[in-house]
Amino acid sequence: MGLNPNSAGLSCGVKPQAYDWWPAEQQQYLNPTSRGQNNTPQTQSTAADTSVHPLVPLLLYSDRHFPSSSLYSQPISAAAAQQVSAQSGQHTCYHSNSAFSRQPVKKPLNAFMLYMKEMRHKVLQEGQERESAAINRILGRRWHALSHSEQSKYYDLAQKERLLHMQLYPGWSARDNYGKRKRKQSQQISGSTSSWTLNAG
DNA sequence: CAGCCTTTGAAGTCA
DNA sequence: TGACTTCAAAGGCTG
Repeated sequence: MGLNPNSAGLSCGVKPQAYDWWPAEQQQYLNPTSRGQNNTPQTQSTAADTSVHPLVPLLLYSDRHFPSSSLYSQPISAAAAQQVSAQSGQHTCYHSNSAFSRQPVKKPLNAFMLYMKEMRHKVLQEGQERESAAINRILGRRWHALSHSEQSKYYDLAQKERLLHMQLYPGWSARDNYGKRKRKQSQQISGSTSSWTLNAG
């Protein structure tokens, strides 16, 4: 499945024709098996086309694209993804989910965020740290220790994330959420001494 | 219970 | 255009 238009994840309200706008050079990102390192154009579908990139479930079942309470946000394994695929017809995607549509659209995750999301539980299992701040420090060091090829997996996935986000939320801009936190802060201290208040734009 | 901490990367803002 | 700022995730901790 992956980002194949016929896959379970994007078949949810997204027609295959919707990918026609995608630039030819970006089409590779629709195919989980042909990543950035491989510049060989795939003009014919192969058996490998149907394989699942191990990281794709992180993207497709992100709780930013589907409600946190939704089945779509739960599975992280390819096996679970297949289970969702089988049941996808019974679930409405975010387009028709009025409850979810009221939730603010968040920024797509960057490569490091995707890496953290995948590796956090491993650090937790190791029992070194429990606090997120400490775990993030560890993952930051591990991120730098990764090889370029390892990191490229996450950069590629992050690009898919951005492309999918663009299609799911056309016209959305990070500007929509920009400064919200600081504005909320400044609202709480409005009228009081705010010389330290950061300019939110 | 809202916000901080802590990381990297993407994207927004401003001079 | 470069420098700076904010937000994305996560969850224990703090005031």
